[in-house]
Amino acid sequence: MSDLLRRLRGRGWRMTSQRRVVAEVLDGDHVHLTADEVHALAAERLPEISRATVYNALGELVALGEVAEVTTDGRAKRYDPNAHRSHQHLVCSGCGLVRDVHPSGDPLADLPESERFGFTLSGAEVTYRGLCPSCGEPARDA
Amino acid sequence: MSDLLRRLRGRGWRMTSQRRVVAEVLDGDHVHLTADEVHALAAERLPEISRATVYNALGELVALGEVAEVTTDGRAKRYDPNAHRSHQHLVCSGCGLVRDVHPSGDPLADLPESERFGFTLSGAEVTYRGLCPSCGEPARDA
DNA sequence: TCTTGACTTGGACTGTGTCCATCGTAGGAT
DNA sequence: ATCCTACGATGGACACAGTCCAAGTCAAGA
Repeated sequence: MSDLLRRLRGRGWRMTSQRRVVAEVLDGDHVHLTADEVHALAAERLPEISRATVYNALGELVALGEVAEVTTDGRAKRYDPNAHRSHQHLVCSGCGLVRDVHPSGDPLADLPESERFGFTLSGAEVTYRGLCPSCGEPARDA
Repeated sequence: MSDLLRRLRGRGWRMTSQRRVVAEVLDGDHVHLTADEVHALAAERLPEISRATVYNALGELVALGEVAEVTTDGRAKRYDPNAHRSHQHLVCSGCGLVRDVHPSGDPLADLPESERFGFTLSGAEVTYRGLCPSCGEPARDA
C-alpha cells in the first residue's frame, strides 16, 4: 500500500474500492491529471466507477491537503498529488504539458506592504509559461 | 474617444457599435470583468448585442494584446484591460475580488537553468491568494 | 452477523464557452 | 451620395467541465 493510502486511512478516510483506485491513480511524481483522465484510468481497474465519485474523491483529497488543484488555463483543473513539497508549475503554451519546478526565492516576500491592500495573504502561485523542447522546435513540413 | 478605441482603430480594427461598447465597458483601471459581466454592461447600452459577439470581441482584444485574460480559479475567465503595464494579481479566496499588484523582483530570474527542462520561457504569472479586508473579518452572527 | 450512516451511482442540470449558417453593415470604390 | 462586398453580428445548437440529488450499496464498528 502506498504512503498516500496509509496516510488517508490513518486520518479516518473511509476506504472504498473506488477511493482506493482514485488514490492509486494519483500516486507518483509529476502527475497532473484532469478529473476526466483520473476517471478514465480508474475505470480501467473499476469499470463501473462514476464521474461523480471521482469528483467527490478528488474534492476530498484537496480538502485534506493531500492533493493540489492546478488551474493552468481555462480548461479542466488538474490534480497534483505532490502537495507536500512546495513547488510551482511550468506549463507549455503549445501542448499543455505541466512540469513541477522549484524556483529560488519567495514570491510572498516580493509583495510590499503598500501593495497588499489590507489583504491577509495565504500564499502565492507562480505559473511559468513557455514552449517545451518538442513544441519549441520550428515546425517542419513533411 | 478613449485611447483604447483610438489605438484599435489605428490598428485597422473594423469599428462597429458592438465592438465600441465592449471596448468602452473594459476601459479603466482595476477592471476585471467576466465575459458575462461585459455582456451585461454592454447590453445596457446596446440591448441586442449577443453573447457570441462579446466573446468574439474579447478574443480579438486578447489576440491584439490590448486585454489580458486572467484565470483566477475554475470559474469564468476575467478580462483585464491593463495589459500594457506588467502586473500580477491578488485574489480574495472569499469573494473572488481581484486587485492588480506590482511585486518587486522578477519571478523569471528565480527559475534556475536546471529547473527549465529545456523550455523556452515566455513569462511568469504570479497569483497572490488571501482574504480581503471584508472577508478577513471574523464572521459575526446577528 | 447486524446495523447504520457514509459512500456510490447515473442522470439531470448549470455555467462557461464555441460553432455555424444566415443576415446586416462599415467603409472603400465610384 | 450611393453601391458593393467582405467582414462582423446574430442566436440557437452544441460541447465540455463540473455539481446536485434521490435511491441503492457497503465499510466498519457493535
